Amino acid sequence: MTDIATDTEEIAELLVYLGRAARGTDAGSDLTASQWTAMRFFARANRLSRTPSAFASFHATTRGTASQIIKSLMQRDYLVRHEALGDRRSVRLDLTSNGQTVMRHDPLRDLTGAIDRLEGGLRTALRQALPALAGELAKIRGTVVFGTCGDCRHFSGGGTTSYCACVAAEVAPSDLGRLCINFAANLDRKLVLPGADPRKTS
Amino acid sequence: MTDIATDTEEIAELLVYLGRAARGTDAGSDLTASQWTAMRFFARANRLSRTPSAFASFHATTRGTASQIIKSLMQRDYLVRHEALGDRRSVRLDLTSNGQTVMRHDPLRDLTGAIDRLEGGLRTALRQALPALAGELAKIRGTVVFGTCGDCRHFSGGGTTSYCACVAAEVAPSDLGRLCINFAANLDRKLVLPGADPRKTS
DNA sequence: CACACTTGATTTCGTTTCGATACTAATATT
DNA sequence: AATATTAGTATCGAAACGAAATCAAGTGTG
Repeated sequence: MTDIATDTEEIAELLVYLGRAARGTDAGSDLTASQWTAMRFFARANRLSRTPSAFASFHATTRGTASQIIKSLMQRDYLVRHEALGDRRSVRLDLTSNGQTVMRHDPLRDLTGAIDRLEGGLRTALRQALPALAGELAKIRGTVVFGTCGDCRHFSGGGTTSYCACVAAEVAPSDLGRLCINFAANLDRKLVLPGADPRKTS
Repeated sequence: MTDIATDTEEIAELLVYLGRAARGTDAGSDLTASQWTAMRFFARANRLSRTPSAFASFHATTRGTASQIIKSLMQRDYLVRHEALGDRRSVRLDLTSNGQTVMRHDPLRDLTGAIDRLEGGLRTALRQALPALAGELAKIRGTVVFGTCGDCRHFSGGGTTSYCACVAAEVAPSDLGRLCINFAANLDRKLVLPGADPRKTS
């Protein structure tokens, strides 16, 4: 009875297929797949994580390659480089207004549209299953995993306060839902999903 | 108010991230990511679909690039080329015994392992949601979607017979669970999953 | 039948990505 | 102060990519 194994393989291959098909360049858009991935990352990462190294981890590539991709995006005036605050080696990348404009044609919107059209329960299941898979994979591979404050162990946020124990400071509201390189999965809370009933988990 | 949109984006980006992280080369394996994808495709596609063009569709690239990847795998003696039966232009690729051996080190196994460790309901949901997303995306992009006989409209299989209306012939047992380029989603049946309600199709 | 059109596969070109390596500069560690 | 580590960049060769051209074989239309 190899049914489960085959089923699992099918899921895995669909994940790879979807990821590739959706990230893609297609449709004569002026950016490559990797460049789109970079733009998405710098649009969604918080202030501390918008660095070349963090993007290299996220994109599962080397810092050298990450540097090249970033350079090409700076030449197009989609990203600007700022010096980071504490560390004079470090660098922070922000989207320019041109960059924000081009994000409106992100080919990933095809996929987000399809996800929105999914039956609600399935979307909730995805919201649960995919971070779990990402965490497992990162554990096996020994790589970093990214996540947002809401799922993070360092974060304690009530109604009005938003405190991050990792940087020992308040989290700016604009950084709240953003990707963080210091993310650490909160195992206790991982079944609580936004939109679901806050008391009962399941 | 933008919760759903942000949630959706998170799902979409996780899909891209997972696909990229899992397909990957890493760990000094002797094949590149694209080469692994090709090997997986030719290992899982049925007899009619193991062609360069079909792989190009599956990999969302051009036939030219597909040809190059295939050539490199033939040079390594992982694939062999056979002439197809009906069409003398066409070509069929099969895994060599070397190719079958190397598949045992497929880096995708990290992901399949993680999927197996998922809670059962989540895995079932993935098995439902991902084909739906692939179909939606293919519809939007105007591309082909791949699937297996069990989900295909052309297929009518009872206990002992397995008939494909597309090629107007019996389906060989060895081709039953394999990827097919002539796949057409069976919309009526798409919610019936193995392990779920065994109403009509078993 | 002749002709245009399509399809399957391959090759070539220039660009981009990639992993690996080497390098500078700033920070940590000892 | 000496050493190690980290952030970022540059460079190299190999691979992948999209685009275009080519060739052979099949399909259509008149």
